[in-house]
Amino acid sequence: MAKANKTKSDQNVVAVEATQRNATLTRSRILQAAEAEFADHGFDGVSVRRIAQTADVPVALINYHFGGKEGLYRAIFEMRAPMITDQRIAGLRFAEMEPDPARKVELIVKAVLVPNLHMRSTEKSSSYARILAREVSDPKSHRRGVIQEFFDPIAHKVMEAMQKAMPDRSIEEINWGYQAMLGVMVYTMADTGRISRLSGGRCDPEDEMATATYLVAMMTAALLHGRPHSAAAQHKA
Amino acid sequence: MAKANKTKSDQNVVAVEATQRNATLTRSRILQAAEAEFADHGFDGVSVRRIAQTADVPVALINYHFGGKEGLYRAIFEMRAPMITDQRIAGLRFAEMEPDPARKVELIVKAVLVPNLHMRSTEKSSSYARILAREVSDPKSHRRGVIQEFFDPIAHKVMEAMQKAMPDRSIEEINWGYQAMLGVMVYTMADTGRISRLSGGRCDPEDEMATATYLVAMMTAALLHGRPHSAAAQHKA
DNA sequence: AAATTTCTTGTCAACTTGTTCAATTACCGT
DNA sequence: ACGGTAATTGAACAAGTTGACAAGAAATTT
Repeated sequence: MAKANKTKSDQNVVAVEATQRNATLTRSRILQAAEAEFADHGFDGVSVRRIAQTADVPVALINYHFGGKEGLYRAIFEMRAPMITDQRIAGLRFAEMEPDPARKVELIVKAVLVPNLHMRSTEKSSSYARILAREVSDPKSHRRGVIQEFFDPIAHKVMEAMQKAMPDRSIEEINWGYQAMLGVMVYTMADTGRISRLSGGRCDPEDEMATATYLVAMMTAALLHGRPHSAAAQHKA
Repeated sequence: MAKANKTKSDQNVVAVEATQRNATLTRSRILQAAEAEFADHGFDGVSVRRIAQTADVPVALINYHFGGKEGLYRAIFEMRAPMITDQRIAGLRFAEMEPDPARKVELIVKAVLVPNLHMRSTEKSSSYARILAREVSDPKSHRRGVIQEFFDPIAHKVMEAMQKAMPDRSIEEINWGYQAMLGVMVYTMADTGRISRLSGGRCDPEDEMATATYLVAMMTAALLHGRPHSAAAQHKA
């Protein structure tokens, strides 16, 4: 009877939850399928129909939930971007507390690289890493603004931290340093076998720990000791 | 009469040359249009029709000359790849003659980066730089093999030179070092405005000299001083 | 001059593309 | 329980895609 009494309110509640769960469940199933397909074939390389087929839903649902192909594309970023942004901010906070300048730079480099490298090696979100790499190196007019909207803020935060850790660096040096970090990271994330092929299997981006070790070491050295000759001379004076 | 006498042979010759010139002229006009379109929109983002329209030729000509969309795509690489490969080889030869190890490494870095950066800033071939950057970070199944076929050999040559210049480095260090160089280069080549935007206009990839200066300095430092801690310790021992 | 090869062109049918529509179902609050 | 809202569905749409063809033009060979 208690059950019966609860019927009115509780049944409604669970019903709401059930529907919403169903709605958001199909929604997330579409997102998951889209993420994988976009990562493998690029924005123009995959059709909405194919995504629908992979997600096992009718085509029309995609337009209903996301308002078109591009809306779906953006939704992926809206879902995933906070994940890595938050990790970077946490890493920067950690670096801020380090007194030794050299170690501080190394921690900043880690704050930038590690979250993404980790994401790549994680099974579930590896496709997002590739989709991100693609987008960075392929800013088509239509979706221009995705990177800017979601990742420019954190980029400025990182460069601010770099400037603080190395006060004698020029704005140009800081910026090129950041670009270098990002380039190495993106290239590694986007890799689909060449690194392993060229190295005869000795280097594997999936090996998160080893990859991070080598890349962090190199980029830290690049930032600490990679000054153009004129700037170095200026520094000596 | 001399003219008339020559008619049979010479007229034929010039006629052949004229036709061939016309043929290769339209052929190169198609290639040029395709290069630009592919660079701007990616392989899947552009239709043969659009390329034909840009080149101002009938669609069927593309199929006739290149045997399809993918053939056209590959033809671009077949035309351009030797250009940069030769430059790199020349750079490596130059580095080989440098006795000072540190300077030798710097010359190797230059041999890798400068040809591509120069190509990017050149008006006519800037689109090829972007198309190349795209292909590196987007090895789709269909055209898989383009990078491997055209650029793996020179990659091995570069790493061989690196190994010679820094004999105490492990294979892993050499490989990751090369990947880092390439990543920075590709990312810079593929850029369509973010670097300039983030730096408030202070950094511009089109400024070949400045870009090369900063990137070469950083990557040289990365190779020379960017050893993982364990390797560095091993080195000290 | 006729035959042949090379090059060029307009057009075609089969097929995808992203999106929209009207109808159907499931679920909510009252 | 019943109207109303949200979610889902299959079908249809218009626009655009591809590769191929046969026929024409130009040039070379016989």
